[in-house]
Amino acid sequence: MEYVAVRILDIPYHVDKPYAYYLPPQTNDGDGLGGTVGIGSFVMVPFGGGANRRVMGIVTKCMTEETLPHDLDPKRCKPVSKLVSAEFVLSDELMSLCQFIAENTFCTFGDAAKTVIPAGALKRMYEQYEVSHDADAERLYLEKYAPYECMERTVYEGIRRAKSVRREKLEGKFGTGSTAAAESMVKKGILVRRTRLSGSENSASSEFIRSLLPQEDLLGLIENNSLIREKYHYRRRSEVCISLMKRLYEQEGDEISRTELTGEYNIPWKAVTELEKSGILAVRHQTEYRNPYAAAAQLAPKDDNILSPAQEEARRQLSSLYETHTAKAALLYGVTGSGKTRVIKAMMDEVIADGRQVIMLVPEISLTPQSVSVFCSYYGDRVAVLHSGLSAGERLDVWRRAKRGDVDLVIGTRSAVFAPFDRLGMIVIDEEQEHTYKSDITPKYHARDAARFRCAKNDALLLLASATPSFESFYKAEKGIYTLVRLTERYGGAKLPEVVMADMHEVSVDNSNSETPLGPVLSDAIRETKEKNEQAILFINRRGYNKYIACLSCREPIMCPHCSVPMTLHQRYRGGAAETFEDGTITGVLICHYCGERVTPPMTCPACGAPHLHAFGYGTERAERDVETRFPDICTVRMDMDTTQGKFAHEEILEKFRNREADILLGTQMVTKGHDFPRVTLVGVLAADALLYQDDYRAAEKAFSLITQVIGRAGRGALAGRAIIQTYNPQNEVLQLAAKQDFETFYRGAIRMREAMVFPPFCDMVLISFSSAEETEVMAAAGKFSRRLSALTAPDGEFSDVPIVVFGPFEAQIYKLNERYRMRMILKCRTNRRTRTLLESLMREFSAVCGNRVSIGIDVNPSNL
DNA sequence: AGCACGCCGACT
DNA sequence: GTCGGCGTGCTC
Repeated sequence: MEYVAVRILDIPYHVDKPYAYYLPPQTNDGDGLGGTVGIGSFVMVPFGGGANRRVMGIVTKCMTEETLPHDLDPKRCKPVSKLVSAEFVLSDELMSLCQFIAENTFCTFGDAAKTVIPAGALKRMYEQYEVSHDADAERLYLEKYAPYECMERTVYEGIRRAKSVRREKLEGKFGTGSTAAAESMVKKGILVRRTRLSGSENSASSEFIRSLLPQEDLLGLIENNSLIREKYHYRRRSEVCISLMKRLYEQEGDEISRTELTGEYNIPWKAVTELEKSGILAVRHQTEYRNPYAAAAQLAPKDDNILSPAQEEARRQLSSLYETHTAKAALLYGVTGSGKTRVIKAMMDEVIADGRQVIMLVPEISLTPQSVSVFCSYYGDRVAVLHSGLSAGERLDVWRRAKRGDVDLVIGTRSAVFAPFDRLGMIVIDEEQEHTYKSDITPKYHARDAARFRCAKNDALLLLASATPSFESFYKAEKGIYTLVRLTERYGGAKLPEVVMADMHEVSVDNSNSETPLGPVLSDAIRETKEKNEQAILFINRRGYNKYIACLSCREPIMCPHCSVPMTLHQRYRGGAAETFEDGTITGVLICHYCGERVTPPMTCPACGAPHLHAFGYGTERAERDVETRFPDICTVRMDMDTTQGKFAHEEILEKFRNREADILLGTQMVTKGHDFPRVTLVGVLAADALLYQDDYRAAEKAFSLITQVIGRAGRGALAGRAIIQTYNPQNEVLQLAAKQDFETFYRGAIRMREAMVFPPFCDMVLISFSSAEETEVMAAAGKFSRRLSALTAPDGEFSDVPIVVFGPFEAQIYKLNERYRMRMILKCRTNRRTRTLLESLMREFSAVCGNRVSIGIDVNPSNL
């Protein structure tokens, strides 16, 4: 008999361990597992007490009776039920990566596996009811329910007629209470509940349905008008078809998704195909979305492929590392505009020519379409791009192509680090300091760590690139752990922009008593730029109209009802609100930037009742309006979270700016990264101080990075650029150094502070978070954890050897978020094996003890504290 | 007795 | 996570 060890995908942390199952011997009737089960296979297995309960797991080990754990009686093993997919199997290397992620981020193996495999590779599980053909069960039904008019009878007869009914369809088919009735019959054995795998490899949610008929004709069909029926040769009028048509009528020509239709409205897909055949509606498949890179692939490569001497020297250094064919890491540090991309491309050529494959990570793909398109145009169909706009099916195709070896290069965001290459030769991380490489959902891994792990396993080169590297990476480079490769000049003789500090002290506040977004220096510069027919980028690190609304009497800002944060006033949200402040009235809509709650601004202060509410601060919306009113002839495009909701909104905005339909690109962080617009000669940082004074030990590092990057957007072409930084602290050292793009001086000063205060890279920060809907319970859990931790690390404790500094527990900065109270602890430590063991045992203990009332999480070196 | 609800412990 | 088992407490 063959046995396998299985890790369950959805399982709480404290129960997560390998479970042993046996492989049922192959039978001849073909109804076996559906393929060969091996390490890395996803399987369905019975789990827990429920009679027909099946869960998904992944095989981590193959065993014989002799190699089974000694404390396990082989007779207790249950059989593997089914192989989930013969195609989507994790390689040994990716399996060990899952183990690495699970150990280092304190998640279950299953959580790691679900992240490594593309969502959608695994067929979905669903539950369905069938009638039991057991004679006793049938007799029981006939006695107990059949004679009476009751929900049980309706449900039973319905299920018997349909053979099987999905659990989620029950209420829709038989009305409220039917699930309860079915469950009670399952308990009595009259019905059976089975877990099944959906047949199709997930095409769900990738279809959209749209009416092809004029509204009045659709109405005619719904009302069974015979003339209209004849016009469309439409005969049959089943109930489901009519409800589908009613739904389409309500859409008024707009699309409706398959999930919405079949899920929320309970309309069977059969009805859709029927009406599609009659030409009444059209089905659009998600794969028909235009590919923004398709056009780029048509363009001839604009690069001449000749490197400058400085670039060639950098390439040579990297190449000599690569040629060792052992695991190496390099930090390519080059000022903005120095042509890092060219050096990267030259290295890709070398690795690919060597018969190996390359992964390139970018912070957020929609922000850098043009730099991605450079690679697409050069490598054609040997490159695959992974971005958030892809449907589940398209992601699977990328996975398949990579696995088969049909592509040499995968470019994508964080999760692209899991591309299933077998001959991985290099992983590039562009803008390596970006916080988007750190996952903020479980598993809270850092793509840089995953990349280092994979490079080590594959004897590959890890290439980190940035103009403003993270302190962690630059420190490693200084210590010689990474090889530091410098590019110190702008490519093609372009000059770094001239930077002006505009002191905002000299600017009076406007008559509405709010700070004005545009000072005179920046206003004059905008005017000049427009006159020279050049373009400008304006950066403000806050979206919305005003910052918040507060009462002038009691000073209380209006807070989100669910989260303890002030709400932000938005002026134009999905075309909803008016333009101006009237007498005492604030128009617009208040939005919580954490949970999305929207409320209309009240007339009087909710806290004290005074009618003295006032809007303070400003964000992108207010700045945009300020520019528009001051310069009616200047066209502005705004790019922030609110204007980039649509799938290709980023591209459309950037395209508009590139085509010079707009003079100013104004927005949040999104405008600072990676763009290369030759006509941009002016960059404005509207509120630099807001960047500097954040409650984070990396505030200066982040501010330096953002300001350096946004300044770097100016003067990239033949025209000289300049930048204007509006601040109340023109002498601030961070601003001064960012203005000079002098990363190394900034680093040397700041790293000494880090060392003195003991912050990363001189330690690791571990954030322990507790949350609960009950305030008292979250307090109790955090207190208990804290006491347990100090007992374990006390001189007489089991972990007295682990050096650790504990802060807290204290309330999280946003104490209440989405109706949950949050407490935190911060540990300064070194995440070695010993520390991990300590944290792991605490995590196990508390995830068991806290149960589902309090949830606990560990985040190692979180991207924001 | 019959059952709803909540808590606990087990899951190979 | 999800289930069954068991106790409590309520109602017919």
